[in-house]
Amino acid sequence: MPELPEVETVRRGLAPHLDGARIEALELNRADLRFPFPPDLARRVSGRRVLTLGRRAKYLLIPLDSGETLILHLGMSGRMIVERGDEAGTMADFHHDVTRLPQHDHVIFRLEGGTRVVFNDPRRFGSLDLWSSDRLDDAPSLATLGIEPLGNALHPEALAALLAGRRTPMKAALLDQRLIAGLGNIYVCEALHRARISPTRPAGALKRREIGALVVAIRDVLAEAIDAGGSTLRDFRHEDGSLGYFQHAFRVYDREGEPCPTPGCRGIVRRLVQSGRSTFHCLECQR
DNA sequence: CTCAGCTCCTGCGGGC
DNA sequence: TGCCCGCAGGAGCTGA
Repeated sequence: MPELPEVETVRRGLAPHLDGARIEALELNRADLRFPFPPDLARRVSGRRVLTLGRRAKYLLIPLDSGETLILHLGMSGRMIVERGDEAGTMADFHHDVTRLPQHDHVIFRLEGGTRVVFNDPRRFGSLDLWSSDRLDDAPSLATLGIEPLGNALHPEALAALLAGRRTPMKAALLDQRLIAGLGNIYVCEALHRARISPTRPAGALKRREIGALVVAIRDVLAEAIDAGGSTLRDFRHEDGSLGYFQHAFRVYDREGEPCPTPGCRGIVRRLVQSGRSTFHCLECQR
């Protein structure tokens, strides 16, 4: 479920609680999520202190003072919930979070001071791995990732090289984490709409100026989503201590049948299925 | 190498 | 109201 902006929002929300904190115990309520947990995971994490939270694409990175880093993926339905203990040792109120079922609390970080950070994931498409911090790029989940869409690595020349010669539709190319790492179904739809590029266009057929527009669109849509996430984060923390999703004004995603929001465009947002997944786009202004 | 299709799992909303 | 079906924001694997 979460794409790069949501993971970044989770990172920012967790950092005040986890940066520098000592993990008294890592509690595992099962032996696996999408993959088996690494050997002796609880023992290798318990008692360690967290350095500074990081992120790579859709992965949350939790470096420890042991020289190893936790690599956490939220999958489709994963969430991180902060439960702060008060002076009396009770948990913070989180009953507003009606859909959270305790049987999906798979991993619990028990921190010094009584705070608990809970990794809840109903569909269990998430993952948790532990890898040597100085060889993090070799971790199986990170080794094949492409460039970060925020920052300097994404520029028109780089994207042109990635797309050159590919006949796959643009929708699939942007979803491919080996090219650009961090986009998911929503932001691919949104970025292509902003850049006015059809999701069915063969990737290698894009013109230079279209690639330039796409770079801008990707950066803008991700940055705006992160900003929106940051603004809702404060509410989340004060309300119920949970972190995770936020409302974002999508222009085309899940808006089938609505008027195209592009200024001056008379089109209607359409839905099509590409490699089994919904694409939302406008036939009029996306070419 | 590239690419399409299948698969893991649970929850929820729409339609009847 | 209740039941069934389809669909969901990810991504690794298989096989052509």
